Amino acid sequence: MHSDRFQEIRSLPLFADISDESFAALTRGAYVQNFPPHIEMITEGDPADFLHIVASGRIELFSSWDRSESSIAFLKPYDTFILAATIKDRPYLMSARTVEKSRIIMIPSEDIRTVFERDSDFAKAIVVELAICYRGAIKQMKNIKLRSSAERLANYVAKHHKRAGSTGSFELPVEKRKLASFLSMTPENLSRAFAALRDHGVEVSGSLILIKDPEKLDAYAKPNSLIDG
Amino acid sequence: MHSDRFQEIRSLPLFADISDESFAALTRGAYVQNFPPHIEMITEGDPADFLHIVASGRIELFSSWDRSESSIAFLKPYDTFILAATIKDRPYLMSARTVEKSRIIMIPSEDIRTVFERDSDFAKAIVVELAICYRGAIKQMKNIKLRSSAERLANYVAKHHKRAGSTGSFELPVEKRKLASFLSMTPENLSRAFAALRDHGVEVSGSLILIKDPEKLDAYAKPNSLIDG
DNA sequence: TCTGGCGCTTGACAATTATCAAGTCATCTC
DNA sequence: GAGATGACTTGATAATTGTCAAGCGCCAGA
Repeated sequence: MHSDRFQEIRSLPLFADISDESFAALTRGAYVQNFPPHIEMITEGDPADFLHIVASGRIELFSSWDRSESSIAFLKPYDTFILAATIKDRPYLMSARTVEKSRIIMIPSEDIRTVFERDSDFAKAIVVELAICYRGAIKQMKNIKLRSSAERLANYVAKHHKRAGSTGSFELPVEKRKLASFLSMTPENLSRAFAALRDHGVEVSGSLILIKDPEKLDAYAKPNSLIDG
Repeated sequence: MHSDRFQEIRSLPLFADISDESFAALTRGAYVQNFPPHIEMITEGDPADFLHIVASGRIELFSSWDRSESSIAFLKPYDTFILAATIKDRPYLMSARTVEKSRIIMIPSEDIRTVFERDSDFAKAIVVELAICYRGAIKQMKNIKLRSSAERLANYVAKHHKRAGSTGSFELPVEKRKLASFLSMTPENLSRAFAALRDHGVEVSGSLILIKDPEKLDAYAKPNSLIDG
C-alpha cells in the first residue's frame, strides 16, 4: 500500500495527533528521495517548496556570505527542516547538504498549508515544533554571544557526553572541521581548544572523546539549562 | 467599556483575524502595566506566565552567563515577546528590561493556550508570528557568524538608514553601549568601528548618524536579504 | 604493499577584539 | 553656576582568534 512508505513518520510529534485523513492528504503528494554523501540538496534563497524530514542519514544546514560559510545545524532522523520557510512561503535562509548517504521525505509546502488550515491538531503540532526551533536558535545565539570558543567546545563535549549516557567517552558525530564551523571557530583553533581541554579532564583520540573527569569539565564549562538544555 | 483598553492591539497581525469572542477571552484576564525606565521586568529562567505586548516605550531583551551579559533584541510598539515560552509552557530564555518608560499589555499564558485550541485563525496567526521570530533569529545568527564586527555595524547602519527613508541621516534608537552589546562587541570597539566607517561614507555626531555616501556604504556592507531582510 | 590525498595538528605570525586607563563632553543636580 | 555623574572616545596593551605554512598520520585505491 502506498502510504506504508510513510508509516515511519506517522508517530513523529508533528503527525502523531492528526487524523488519518490529514495524514493521507499530507503524504499523497509526498515522496522519498535518496541522496549520496556531500550533495547540496538545498541552496539558500531558493523557494521553499517542500517540508523536509530526515528519514535516514545526516544533514548539515549551513549558510554563506561573501566567500565564507558557516555550519548552523546538524540533523539526524527524524528531524524536520524548512518548516518556517514552508509556513511563510518564503525562500530558504540556509543551504542543506548531506553529510552521509541520506533518505529524505519531502512533503509539498502547499499541502502543509492546506492541512494546517483544516486540522487544528496539526496546527498545534506545528506551533510546538516551531517554538522548539525558535528556542533552539535563541540558545545557540546565547552560546555564541556569551561564551568564548573554548567554553563553547567544553559545553559541547559535556552535553554530548551526557547525551551519550555519561559513559566516559563518545564519538564525534561529525568531522572536526564541520564541528569547528558549527562552534564558530577555525579547525586550527578547535585543535588548540581540544588540547586546552586536557587541563579540564578531556582527552581526544581521533574522533573519540574521552571524559576523564566529568566534574572538572563541568566546573570549567558551567553548563546552563537556558543555553544547553 | 472594559475591553476598550485593548482596542489598540485588536488590529495586530496576531489578533486581526480572530473572532470577537476569542479576543474577549484573551483580554478578559489581561491587564496593562506601566514600568519606569531601566526596570528589569522579566528574569530569564522564570516561568512564562504571560504573553507580553509592548504598547508604548522600548524594551531590551538580554541574557546573562557567568557575569557577562548580551543584548539580543530591542522591541518597540507593538512587538510581542515571550510567545514561544508561553506556548511551550517553559521558562523564559531571556531577561527583559525597559529602556524607557513603557506600557506593557500582559495576557495570561493559559488564556493564550486555551484560545489557541479553539480558534484556528488565532493558531494560524501564532504560527506566522513564530515563524517570523524564528527566521529573525536565524538571520541574526548568520549576521554574527559570518561577519566581522565592522561589517555588522555597517549593515546595521545601512539597514536603519533605509528603514528611516534613506534621508541621509537617522537617530540611533538606543544608547551606543547597548548597540555595541547587540552587535556583539565592546563599546570601545564600536567607537573605533564608527570611526572606520568614515572611509565608507558614514559620519557620526552623537546619536545622529549621517550617511554621506549610501552606495559606498553598501559596497562595503554588502547587505543581503537573507540576513538583513 | 605502496602511495596519494586529505583531514588534522602544530608552529609562527597577523588581525581582530577585549581590557585597562585616562580624558572629554554633555547632562543633571544642587 | 559648580560639581558630580556617566556615556563616550582615545590610547596603550593584552588576549583571543584567524591565517599561512609545513608536517603527520590515517585511509582508500592502485
